[in-house]
Amino acid sequence: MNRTHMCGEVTINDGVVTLNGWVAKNRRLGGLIFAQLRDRTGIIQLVFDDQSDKVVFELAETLKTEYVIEITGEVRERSNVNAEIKTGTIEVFVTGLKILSEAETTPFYIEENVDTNEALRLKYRYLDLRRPDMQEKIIMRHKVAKFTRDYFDQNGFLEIETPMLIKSTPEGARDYIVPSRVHKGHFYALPQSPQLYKQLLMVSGFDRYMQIVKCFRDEDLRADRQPEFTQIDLEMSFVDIDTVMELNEKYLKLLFGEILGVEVQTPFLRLPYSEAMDRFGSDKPDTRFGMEFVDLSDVLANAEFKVFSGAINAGGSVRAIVAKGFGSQMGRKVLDDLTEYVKTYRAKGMAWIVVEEDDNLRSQITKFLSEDEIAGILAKTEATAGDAILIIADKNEIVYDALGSLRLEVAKRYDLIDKSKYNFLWVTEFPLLEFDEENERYVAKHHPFTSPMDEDIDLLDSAPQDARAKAYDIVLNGSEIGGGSIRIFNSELQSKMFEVLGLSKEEANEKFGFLLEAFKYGVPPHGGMAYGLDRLVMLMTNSESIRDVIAFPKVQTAAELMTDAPGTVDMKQLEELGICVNLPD
RNA sequence: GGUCCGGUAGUUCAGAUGGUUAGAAUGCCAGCCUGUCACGCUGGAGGUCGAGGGUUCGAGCCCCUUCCGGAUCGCCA
Repeated sequence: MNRTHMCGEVTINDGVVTLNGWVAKNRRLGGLIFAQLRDRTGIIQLVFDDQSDKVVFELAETLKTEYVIEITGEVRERSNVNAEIKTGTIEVFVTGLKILSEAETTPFYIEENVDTNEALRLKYRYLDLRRPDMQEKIIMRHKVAKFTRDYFDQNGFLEIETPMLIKSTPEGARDYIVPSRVHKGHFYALPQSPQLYKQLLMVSGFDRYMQIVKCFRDEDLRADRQPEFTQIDLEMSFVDIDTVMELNEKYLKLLFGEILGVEVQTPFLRLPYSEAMDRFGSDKPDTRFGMEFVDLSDVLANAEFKVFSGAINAGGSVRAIVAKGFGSQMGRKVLDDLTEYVKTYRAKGMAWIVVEEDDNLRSQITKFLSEDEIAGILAKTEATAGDAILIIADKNEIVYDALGSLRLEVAKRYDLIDKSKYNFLWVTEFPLLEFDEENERYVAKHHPFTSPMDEDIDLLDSAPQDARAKAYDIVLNGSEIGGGSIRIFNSELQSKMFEVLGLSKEEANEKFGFLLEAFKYGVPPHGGMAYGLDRLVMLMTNSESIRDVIAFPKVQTAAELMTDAPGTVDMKQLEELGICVNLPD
């Protein structure tokens, strides 16, 4: 017999059906057995009755959970409905049973939302993936990928594969490197992104490219970061920023509508980088709640209190957020905790002023401030009875980082985030360059092929740090889900960019000669972007960890617990590669 | 590289101040049970307390080392 239906799709009108699946439950009531059969579409109840067929019943008595079976039987109405499952109004009265595979007791329950130690889940990932909630996530990931391919196909994009074994270009993240057997002592790198290849595809005239592609970065992992991850990679010719944004806004609107049934409003807010930093201290602000920054620098520039005036005079600032109405909940313990919290972001401390219900001020710093300064702070922050003002003074970079993180922490503690919201926004006008203190040179904030804004090109000579880029990130609920830029398509400007980055002509040629060469033969203006597919699906499935939307993820040490990768290799393999391993003690 | 949290039956956890034979729930095994659906009832088995060392009359608990997992800072063009 061949399977006629999937378990979750059987209906009362189906008559006699043949099903395959895993035994999820087996309840014996004397001469009657109720079992549940599970496949990826759902669960259906099976009934075995010893009055009906003794042979089938005796075989059913031997069933244990996770046995793989085939059954044939008649669908019928149930006398008692189970509202928990979608086939809860029907059951299959089994007349034929075949045990296809037995199963030992599993190391953990194959059930939804089981709170099992993650290391164990990952060791037996194939069982973890048998759980319905994990299957739902993996299935949604498939739907997102399918929708994405269809959408971009319909908009004239071609999916083109780019190589996995490429030349290492040690800009940005650390490369995974792969030794070459044929060229001993030479190495490929796994791509951090197909950046240069997709630009070259534009030179070739493919016009619109997309690829759902694995990328690799040998950096430390996080809850939302894996060393091996998947990008939705896009590139388009003859476009400006607006075209890229509009096409992607439409994509996200349709995607979220189709997959989640969420109505997304377009166009999205466009927030220049400088404004994002000024208001939220972040280039990926979560706008589902307020608590925006208040700059107190002009009020406190001349304060006797050196912590404030010192920071301001050194070119930094004093900024605050106001926890509206939470003053009474912020006792010394909470404030000390929050102070410890901001210290992890290199802030030296946190000042606070709580406006009590009777308008008295509770604070560790007001005694160092003049009445005018205190009045100024209250006026600027618009704090009233019951509010708490939290203040950080430091270099701007640290103020943004610490206060921005504090804003999120306070929102989390007091549950200020509306989880039903999907706030998309673009962050635009990123700085083109960042100064790398360690190597005392400018590095590209995005990558070295990002075009400066037209009006800022002259700044490359006079004030490179002020030049803004035609770069943009797409942010959802405080997470960066993608980013991109309009690229440089003029080899003179590209050479200029390399120069600013401190790359000599020779170095530039050695590393990117093929690109500069290609640009000599007719290059269209082009730009694009890339989404982190894993992170996107993580947000769409409400997952706490990126590992939950990757079938076989790696743990914090970049190991894979099921196969125990990475492992050692034979001496013979190393010899063939001309590699000698020198382990540290 | 740093900081913090965790590791006790198959699983999820409890185990104040160090003190007899380390418990619970669930799962598992056996028996009973004809409308269960977290089925129920009776009985049973199940432990290198992550590992190694130390302190102590005595360590799951204290100390040191180490392994594993997680969160996070740095890092992630």
